[in-house]
Amino acid sequence: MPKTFFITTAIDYTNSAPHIGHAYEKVLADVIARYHRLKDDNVFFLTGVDQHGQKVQQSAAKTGVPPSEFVKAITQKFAHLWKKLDVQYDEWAETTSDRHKQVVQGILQRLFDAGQIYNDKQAGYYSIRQEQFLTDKERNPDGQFGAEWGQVEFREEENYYFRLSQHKDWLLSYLDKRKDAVIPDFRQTELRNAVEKLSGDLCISRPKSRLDWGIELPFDEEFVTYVWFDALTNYISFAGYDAAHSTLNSQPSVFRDKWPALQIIGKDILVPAHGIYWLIMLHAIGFPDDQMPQLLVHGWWNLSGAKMSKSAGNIVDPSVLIEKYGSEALRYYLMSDIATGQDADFSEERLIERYNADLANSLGNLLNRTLNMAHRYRDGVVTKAGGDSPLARQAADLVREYNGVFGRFEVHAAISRLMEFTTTCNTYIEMSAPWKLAKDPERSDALDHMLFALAEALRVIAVLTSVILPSAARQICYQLNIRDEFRLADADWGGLPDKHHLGKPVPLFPRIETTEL
RNA sequence: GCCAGGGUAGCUCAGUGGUAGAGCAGGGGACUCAUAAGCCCUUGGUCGGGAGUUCGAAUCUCCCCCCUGGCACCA
Repeated sequence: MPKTFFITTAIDYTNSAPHIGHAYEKVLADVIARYHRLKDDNVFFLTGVDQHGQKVQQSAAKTGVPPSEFVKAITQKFAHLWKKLDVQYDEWAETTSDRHKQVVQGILQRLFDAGQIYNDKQAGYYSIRQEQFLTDKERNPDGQFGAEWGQVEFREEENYYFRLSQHKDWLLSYLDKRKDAVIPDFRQTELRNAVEKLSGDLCISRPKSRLDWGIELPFDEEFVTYVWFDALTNYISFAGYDAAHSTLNSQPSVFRDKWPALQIIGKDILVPAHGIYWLIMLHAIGFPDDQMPQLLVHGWWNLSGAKMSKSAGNIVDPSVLIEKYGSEALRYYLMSDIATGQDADFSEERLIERYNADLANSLGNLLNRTLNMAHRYRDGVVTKAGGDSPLARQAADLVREYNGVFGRFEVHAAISRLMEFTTTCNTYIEMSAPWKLAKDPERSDALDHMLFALAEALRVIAVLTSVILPSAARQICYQLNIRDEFRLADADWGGLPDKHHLGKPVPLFPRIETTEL
């Protein structure tokens, strides 16, 4: 049985509504997942939501509903957005589900039995108003805690800790051994530097008196587990991992067939969450080095250079953009205007610019003018004539380069290759001047030859575009009057049958008119 | 303060030793199948600043400035 391509995204926190950064990550994962489906791989794409924790508990309390209801509403917003964006996942992770809870508790119990989790007391300053311990970061320059914290008292609290530092040397050696543990490579350097400075263990619990919206520790009912073992475990709990088996080999085949995963995360949660805590957790529960997940770290969309944040009031709501421009326009912009791993500036004007230039004027118009000419000159029937088309070679190059850049997750580069090919086709039309050929009966073959090649080129474009713009690709197929099932093998030149009858042209990407923004 | 990324044409970016590039925007042209789209040509940059290595530096070295992220310090 062939290995499954397993891809995950970070699970989103159900404390507030999704923004453009959430959408970017999921679309990126979706595009990579679709590329693997195109290659006929088995694909298991896991995404979901993180529903526990203090902020959820607080937000729920503020709106006067139980946490379970509060998260249900926000969860729906996320799920609804993914549907609108055509994000096609295979499994949906919700951390309040029973199967997840079982795995989390099973892992905690095993680590506790193995002495990897221990109980300890810690003392510090505690803000009663904010319900949290304060660190030195919260102090004012004069060393005092500001008035925003209300009454601050010295408190002692018992908690459970995971022996993180015990695995530091292992993590260093793992990172030295595996050069592509993290992509891009400069992120791996960043992680390596951070690990070297690692000291101390990881607090993994909260007493229920402070936080009860979480998963109870199996060995102490006075506590729930805090963040890490809850959220990070989703990557295996929803893939069929069984906590009762301590070695990977004894795991059920549903899990073994999938793992390890390619995990897509934002640069903000590489250090320490995924790069340190998660890798060490996996190591501690018995995952061998060659079964560690690969971390693909993406950058952020900034707004005029500034970080997007709720407090700055500059959140971009993806739902609004979808309503204004459509899902495909947003997908295209998010995939084309940022280099994987880098940051980019988000701009609605730029979205419109790229949509009009690439999709409407270049690709959409190529389809439209090709079909129009085929109907005008040949009643919609394209006929094989003459020898090889110059486009055939170009298309083969395109497919090769497309596969190359996708192997490196450079979706933006794949798009720019596609656009280059589209321009090649448009140039080819200008050079061949079919409107002149049509007036000369002696050059009838030349006209057939080029119309057929253009239709074939569009068929190839549809196949390759399908991972980025699934709906548009289907519409191209519909207009070409061919099957809208996509496989990479179909991107080879020569799939269009002789005497094929093309469908009617309908503008695929109507231009976005920019009277005023 | 430490680590990392970035500072290249109006905008978004590519380019890691050999005469400054792409897309978009701007300007001009020929055409007309097409979503007033497409195609061709073209304006435009002291490559953040300074010093150095070199026959030659956007590219290597050093210093400095600015932006971004992480970590630390600041009690």
